[in-house]
Amino acid sequence: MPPPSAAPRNALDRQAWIDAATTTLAEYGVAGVRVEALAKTLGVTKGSFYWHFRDRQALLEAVLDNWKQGRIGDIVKQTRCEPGHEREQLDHVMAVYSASRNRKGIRIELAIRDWARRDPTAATVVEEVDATRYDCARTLFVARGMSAHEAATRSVLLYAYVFGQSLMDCDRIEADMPRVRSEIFALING
Amino acid sequence: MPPPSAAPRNALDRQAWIDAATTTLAEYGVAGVRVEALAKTLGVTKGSFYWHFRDRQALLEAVLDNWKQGRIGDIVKQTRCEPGHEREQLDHVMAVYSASRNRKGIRIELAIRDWARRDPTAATVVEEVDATRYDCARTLFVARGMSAHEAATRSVLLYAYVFGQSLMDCDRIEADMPRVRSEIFALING
DNA sequence: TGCGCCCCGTACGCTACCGTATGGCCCGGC
DNA sequence: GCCGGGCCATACGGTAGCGTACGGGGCGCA
Repeated sequence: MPPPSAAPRNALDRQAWIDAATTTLAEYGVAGVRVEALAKTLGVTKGSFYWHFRDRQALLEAVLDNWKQGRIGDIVKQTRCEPGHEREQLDHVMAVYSASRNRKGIRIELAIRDWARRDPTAATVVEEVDATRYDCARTLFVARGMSAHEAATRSVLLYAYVFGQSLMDCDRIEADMPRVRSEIFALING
Repeated sequence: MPPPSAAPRNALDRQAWIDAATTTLAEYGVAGVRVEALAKTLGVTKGSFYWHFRDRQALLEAVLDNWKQGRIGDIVKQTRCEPGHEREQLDHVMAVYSASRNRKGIRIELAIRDWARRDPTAATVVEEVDATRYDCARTLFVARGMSAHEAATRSVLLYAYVFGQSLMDCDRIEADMPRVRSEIFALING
């Protein structure tokens, strides 16, 4: 039996809609997130959707908020490390965000960033996530003894590289990407 | 008077459709390129469109091909330089592709790359453009005396940075972007 | 057993597209 | 002057998606 009142099963199904919408978003972009199509994949009808959400926009806002919480929570976890291990932690961050693994995460990221180019709300969320990541990276560089300026420079380069690399199919234009990748890591990390 | 026969006015109007579609693509993505909406902005009706193009897909292919020719022509022009000026030419390339100026070009680029994530034809075109750019940059680095490996590494980093930076609103998370930018240029250029 | 509420199905009107059919205007050639 | 073709307008059928109205089944609870 779930806790007294609240919304136990309610909240669960709502999250199911958010998860399905996020998956569709990753694959087809925000324009591909359609109520009736989602209902079909979930095996229900629109009647269900419009009970859990006011309209399509409400779902999109929930997806956005869900993503924001997850990304911010993730980056602070990924950048927390013992003193003296900052450099390998930065390597770890770059590796995690690389397109090789975490394919779905990258696709969600790109879809939301494309969405943010047209939607101010999405743009604000992306900016908040970026700012948090930026702070986390700078902190690590500073902890390694770099100046605030150099830390800022390398942090911007780090994220720009990570996202830009996910925008290109690097393995198609360069055969030995593992080597290139590790050398780029070294360049960024200093 | 236009040359004997050929398609003078015909070709012009066809290009007008392509240009309008490209502008819409930059602003609303490929899903926003709709026949009837384009017709309205051009002050005509669908009747015109379906005379110039077989269907919507044909327009999209034309947009893609038009973009490909332009980008390939542009990069070989931008990377052609006198011996000894390779470094400043690379700086020039990075500056040109930076988001500050060339806003529309960047938006088109991002929209097409987003498109390419779901359309194999678009993906092939993007890959061809990337490969050409990659070659051009490597040639410049090699001309500066770098090894093939280092040239490859720095070329990948260069384009990944340029595109990634256009994905973020850097000026919102870092106040002194001009300084950061020039330091990043220095890091990439070696 | 009946009542009420959570959750969902069904049916409907509306709009925005795509693509087609068909007709008409204008303009150059004979 | 008339005629043919390039170029476009109009009208239509068809589909997909959004949001609403309404109804009904299941389940806890008296």
